[in-house]
Amino acid sequence: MVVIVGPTGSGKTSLALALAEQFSGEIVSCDSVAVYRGFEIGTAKPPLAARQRVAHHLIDVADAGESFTAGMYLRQARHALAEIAARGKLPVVVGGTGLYLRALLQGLSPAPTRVPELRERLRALAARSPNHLHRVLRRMDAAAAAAIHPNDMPKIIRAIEVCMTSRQTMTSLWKEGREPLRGFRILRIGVSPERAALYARIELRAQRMFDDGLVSETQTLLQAQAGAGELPFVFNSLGYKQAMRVLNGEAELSQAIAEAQQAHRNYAKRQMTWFRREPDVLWLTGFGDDAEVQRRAAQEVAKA
RNA sequence: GCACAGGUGGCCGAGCGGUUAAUGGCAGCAGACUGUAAAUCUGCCGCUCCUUGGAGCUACGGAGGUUCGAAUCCUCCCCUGUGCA
Repeated sequence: MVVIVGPTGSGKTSLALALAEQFSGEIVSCDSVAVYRGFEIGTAKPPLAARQRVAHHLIDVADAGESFTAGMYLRQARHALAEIAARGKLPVVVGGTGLYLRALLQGLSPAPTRVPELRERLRALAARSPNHLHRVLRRMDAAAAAAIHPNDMPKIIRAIEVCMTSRQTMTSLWKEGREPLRGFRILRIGVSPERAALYARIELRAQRMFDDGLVSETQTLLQAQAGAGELPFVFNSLGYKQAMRVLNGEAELSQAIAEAQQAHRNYAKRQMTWFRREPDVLWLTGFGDDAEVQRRAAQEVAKA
């Protein structure tokens, strides 16, 4: 199988498509927002035509109302990989979401999924006394507390949640190890455009999302959620968050666009940090739609 | 032209005689991250040099001045915004 990583806007999608077509492959998306139906423009999902030419997996597999998790991704993606392999096709995993990719390749420890009500209570506590939770965690699982910064509330809450619901420490659960993906030879290709060019491309792309109707897409998605209680977290995603500000009258369109551009750039930066430490990645300089990058990638796939 | 309000490090913005290379925030760079991860968090962030710790240089529109000491006070000048003409 082939795994393509890289920051947003680096052209991963078009490289994946090119490889899949050339080598009779199927694409497994690794994107924590593209799993949701209806989130089209802001996620830059591959166009329908492309999805008809080449089979895509892990896109449109959840509704906004049901929150997707890394564990669900792991199971569903592995299932998809097995099926693709059984068909004798080449799996092409295209990843933007580092955590999901790591979960897929290395597995997750056997920890429980999240418990929203518990989190709600913990968050309320945290709001009252910010340092309290970290101290609580230190008592429950000193090793985990040492590894998590006192300001990193989501991770502290998760660690406490794991301890409380599994009746074991997160540290001991981790020691049980994870189950890495087996049965595939993995070729990792990293798409790495020059920084300034990437940022320029990201800004154009974010602008275009708004030109293409991101705000109205968001409005439609929001309407589908009307009366369903708390807004699903996906709406905090890049672009959708800013589009909502326009809908709520909190920001001018131009301001929202600028904010979205900024957020995308920041995100790309974080992705690069994440993927840089991914082992055994063959990094190709340039965009995924560059002919040269595609040629070199194809060459590697052919070799493998 | 007069009257106010201002001009601070890439940007926004605090400071309003010494403890100030100058609080914050943003951007930038580097990093962490096992079920919200497009989330969250950390470090660095004027320049140069040496080993931690320091040393030197440059800096708060410009030019002068007051003071042991000024981003902070005074004078003149330049620029910006607002109001009145």
